[in-house]
Amino acid sequence: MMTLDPFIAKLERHQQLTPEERATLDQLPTRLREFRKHESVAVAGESPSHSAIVVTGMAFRVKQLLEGERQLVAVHVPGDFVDLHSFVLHPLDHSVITASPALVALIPHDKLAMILKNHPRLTKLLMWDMALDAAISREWMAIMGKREAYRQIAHLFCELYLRMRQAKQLRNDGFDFPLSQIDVGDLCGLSSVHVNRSLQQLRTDGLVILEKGFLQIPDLPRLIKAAAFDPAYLHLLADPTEI
Amino acid sequence: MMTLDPFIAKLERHQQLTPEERATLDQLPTRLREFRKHESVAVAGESPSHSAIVVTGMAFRVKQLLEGERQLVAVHVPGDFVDLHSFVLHPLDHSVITASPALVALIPHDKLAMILKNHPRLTKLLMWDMALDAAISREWMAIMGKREAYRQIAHLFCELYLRMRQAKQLRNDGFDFPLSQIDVGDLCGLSSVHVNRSLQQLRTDGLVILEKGFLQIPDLPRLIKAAAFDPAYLHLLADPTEI
DNA sequence: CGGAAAGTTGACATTCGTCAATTTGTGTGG
DNA sequence: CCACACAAATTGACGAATGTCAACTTTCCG
Repeated sequence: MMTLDPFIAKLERHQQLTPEERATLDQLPTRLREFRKHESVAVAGESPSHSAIVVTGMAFRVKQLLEGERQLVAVHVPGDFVDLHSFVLHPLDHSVITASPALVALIPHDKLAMILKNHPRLTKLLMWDMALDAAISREWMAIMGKREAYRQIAHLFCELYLRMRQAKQLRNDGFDFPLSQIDVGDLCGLSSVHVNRSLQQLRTDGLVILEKGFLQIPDLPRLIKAAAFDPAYLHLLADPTEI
Repeated sequence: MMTLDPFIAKLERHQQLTPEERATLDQLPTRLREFRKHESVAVAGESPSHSAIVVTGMAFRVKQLLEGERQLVAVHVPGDFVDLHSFVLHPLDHSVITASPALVALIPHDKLAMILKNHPRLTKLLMWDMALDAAISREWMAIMGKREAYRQIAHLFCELYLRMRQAKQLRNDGFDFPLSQIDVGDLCGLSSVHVNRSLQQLRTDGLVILEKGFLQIPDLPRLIKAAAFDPAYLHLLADPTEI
């Protein structure tokens, strides 16, 4: 089964797996499901009995505030465990929506319980994945609090570029970017009008090329510098500026 | 040993422990350490071999951005596992600093590894604690993105009040509040001047009484309403408005 | 081809940050 | 107990960042 490969590869970059551990993951009985753009993978308030891993496409997590405002609290790329926390935390505090057509693997929670019971090293890897997810949230919090729109958006592009590269989703110097300017605004806590203007500035400065849902970064080191982006929190292994 | 009691009580509110599980936690060999105000419990960039649980006092987590800005990404009250993630994610992406004089229990990572190996149910509780921490981060992200200063600060007070109550740290209708207005600003992504003005408005509106490091909330339901605060994300059991 | 969604633009209002000065509070040494 | 130093809180004036509203244009998709 190939579907969990991007996820397993991500774990394996962090820690070598034994053949038996690898087999355990490979044989996780998963249901593979296809979603159209903007379909719900999980719904806030519910307590699903499975967690989802993105196989292809993108997804985000949406928090709905009391007065109806929509805030995106995460974006996910292939290989990401979108809602591992739903295994332990009920009910869900947010929904998961596809950002593009997507293929998603659903892992039954009782299989995760089996891992907890029998595979302490895999369990630790699951905790690592949760911790990494939380580290990304913290970085976003810091960026939202301290940086103006221009650099905040630049930061988002840097992060997504590196995560998509790790997920082997790059073509040329770019990747499919299904988010609308409204989405980017909801991610960064900005209005779509302001996103539009900041984006134009990023284009004018030659830092990004974004057209027809495809994002290119002609000079990553320059964008990283403009964003004051520090990739440490992503816990990637290689030098982030190298191709 | 009494020191882990607030933490164990927090877990037990979520799931009943067997006597044996309780004993395992009770007997965790922990080093208890006293910190003065604004001392470092853990330092960004390092890979500590233990994780910290707050026993008394408050602590926060501080993220330092590339250009020197300081953003607080969490506040912790007694019973909180401040850096459980340092067990799996190295190096630390942020520091932990006491917000007041504090007593902190340090749990060696190899004891956590022992739990992962032998106690799947306790392991799941640790994951629950991590997931709750992440849920709080997400709520903050949403509030930072969508709410103006006044309600953002009101939201912070609601959250802290409920968490302090759960930690049995209330006296009268309030609790010790060691954060300066600068701290609140660094927490919410605001300048201290603006915090000052918003705070004055909250006082004028009769929603909070904050003096000499003690915070009182005379009418919690009214503050909750003003903040548009939805306590679901804290996963408390009781009705949040009841005393 | 038509309609809806996304992107773009301009004008204007609001929130919030910065700077600088002042006041208040707090802890320490004498 | 007082004097001083230093941190925190407060205030006013001003400017920068961002939101809102409303129109218009372009793109996308059936």
